[in-house]
Amino acid sequence: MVKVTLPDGSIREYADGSTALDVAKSISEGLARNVLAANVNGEVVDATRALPLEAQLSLLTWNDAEGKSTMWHSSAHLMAEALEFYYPGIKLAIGPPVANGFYYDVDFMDYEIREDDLPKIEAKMKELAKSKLEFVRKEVSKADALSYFEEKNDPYKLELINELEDGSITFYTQGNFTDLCRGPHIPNSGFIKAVKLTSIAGAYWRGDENNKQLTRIYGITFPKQAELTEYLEKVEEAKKRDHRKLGKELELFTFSQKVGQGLPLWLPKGAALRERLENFLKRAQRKSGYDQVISPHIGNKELYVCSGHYEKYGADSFQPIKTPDENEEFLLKPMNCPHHCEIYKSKPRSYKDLPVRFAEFGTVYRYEQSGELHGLTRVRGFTQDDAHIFCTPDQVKEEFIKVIDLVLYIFKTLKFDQFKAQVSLRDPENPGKYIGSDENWKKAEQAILDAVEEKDLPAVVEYGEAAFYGPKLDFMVQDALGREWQLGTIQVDYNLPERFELEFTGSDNQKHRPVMIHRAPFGSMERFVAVLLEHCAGDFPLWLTSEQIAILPISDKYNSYAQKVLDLLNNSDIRGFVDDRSEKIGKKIRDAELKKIPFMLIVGEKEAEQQEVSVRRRQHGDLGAMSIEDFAKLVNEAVESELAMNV
RNA sequence: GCCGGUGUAGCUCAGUUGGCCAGAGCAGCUGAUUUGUAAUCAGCUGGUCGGGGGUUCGAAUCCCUCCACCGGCUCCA
Repeated sequence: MVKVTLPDGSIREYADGSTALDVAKSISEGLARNVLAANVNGEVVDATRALPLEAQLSLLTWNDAEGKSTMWHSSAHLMAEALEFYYPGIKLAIGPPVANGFYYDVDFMDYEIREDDLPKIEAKMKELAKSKLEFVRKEVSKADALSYFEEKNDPYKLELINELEDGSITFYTQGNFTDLCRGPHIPNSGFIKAVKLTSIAGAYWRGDENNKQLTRIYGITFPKQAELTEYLEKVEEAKKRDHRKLGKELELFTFSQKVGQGLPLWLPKGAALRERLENFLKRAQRKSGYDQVISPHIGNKELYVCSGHYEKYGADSFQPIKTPDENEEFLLKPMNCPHHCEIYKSKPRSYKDLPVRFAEFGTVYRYEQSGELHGLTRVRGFTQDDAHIFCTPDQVKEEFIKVIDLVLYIFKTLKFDQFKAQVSLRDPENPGKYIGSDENWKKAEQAILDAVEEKDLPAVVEYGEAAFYGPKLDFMVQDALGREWQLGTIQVDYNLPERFELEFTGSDNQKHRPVMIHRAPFGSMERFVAVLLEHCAGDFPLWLTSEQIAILPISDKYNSYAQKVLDLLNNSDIRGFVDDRSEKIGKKIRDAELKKIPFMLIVGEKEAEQQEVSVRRRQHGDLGAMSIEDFAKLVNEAVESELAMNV
């Protein structure tokens, strides 16, 4: 008998050889129709596989992430079958599920495939799906596996098989298609009701640009047509939030081919926004004991030779500029830290001075490959909200906590409630590739883990992701299209203090080496503004937005009253403008709404007489008339509560 | 950098068997209108069709090349 424990704790018994599907059927036919895969004793497997004698079982459906990915994995196989139908002889590489669908990397040999070809492949997939092909699992010996793909002459599969252990190799077959695959798969292709192949792109075999470039086809499938429609609508909606589109519409930034690729130009409204963000952070940093410093945009090449950056990145960077007479070489600043190290060295430091915290909105220039540039999120010239903390190894934890507080304050103020933190630690397998003493590493890694725990951050720990010079903590958020971007970062560094021979005098009157912490809560102003723009869909918080109010006179007769209202509100630190065009009020309101201005003040005969304003809140409508003082108070209180430092 | 796609007015886009002066809406300008909570009307300006080269009697349209942008890959101090 097979003893099955279900997620609710109930235990049921079944005949030997029963499958998860049999269990589902015994519960309800409806459930059985929806089971895509099963989690058996912690492992996701085919719902059609015989259960072990003791099974902790949960049935996976479309509502489970593993259910979705199983179906998408099967969809990749289905696509491969459709592709082989149209392009016999193609070589298949890998076809995994991803966050939103699946892809297959294919070597199309001499075939040409274009986006226009995708619909016919979709159609074939739907046709195959309809015939409810079963996905049949088969264990094969390594020799048989090799001979199968030798016959098929597929070098990619052969390479993969060669790396596998004999005895652990499985094939899956559906219809006329057999693939090397660990599985699991859905019971049959009939679950796939809606298919959309979304894009076609190049991808290197095993992600290595020295390897052959394959053709990657991305797709997504759903169990219902309606869900596909909904998904496509969501994608459309996300495109409307794209920061590149909003940035243009709201006149925040632009690019010019003449100025150069990846070099953003901040327009007045964007610059004002950015300045406000900078002041916001500066104010918070002042409270946390940072000192502002300023360093130039170029630095002697020797500075970066000393820091080690030149050796590591010099060849792939903007090349040095030279002085005309002495041929002295200077680099565009790719990092602020070497400069800050020299600032640290400007005078002797005592343990009593530590921690020392130098902050700078430092603009840096890095050569990014042209294909990598992307709106404001990936550029060649950008401004880091950088700071370097020089402290003793014992102070690392406290400093981490303080920086985390700062990051959380920023996230809270700007309503980023969906973020994740990643702790990057040493690769325990390979301790030799890191600089710094083992003792200090242990201390710092523990400090970060403690800080994360203390602050209750949603964090994942990644071993081997640390930089060679120290462990780090990164903050990640997603953009409107689900792409993940790193924002803030906090990194421990043992390397630069060593290279720059930084010192402080301890209480023992001996020289000691400080630890350096790099940190940038926004990451870069460019990327942060981009992600923020998408996050709030252009509806910035009141404190941040460039134009808080639009004063809309009913007719030209009230322009002078409108101007007077603006002057009064300006005196109360409220920003805005008078729309004095001879347009009808409906038009002025529409335009202000489209410009995403939070408050519209309508002024006409009544208001001028009463010395009032009629307030209209964007997307809410008419709030009625109030005195100018009351409105100023309303705005200022709203701003204050948005900025409250109560983390 | 690599693969694929795209490039027509400030913006969004039409213009494909190569053929008269390259079009529309919005924006802008001028004038009329003086307006009460999401588009008042009329007229006008504006483009060497991304740049360069070629094929042709003739190119926005076909070919080559360069550039930029978009989707990925690789990379990211």
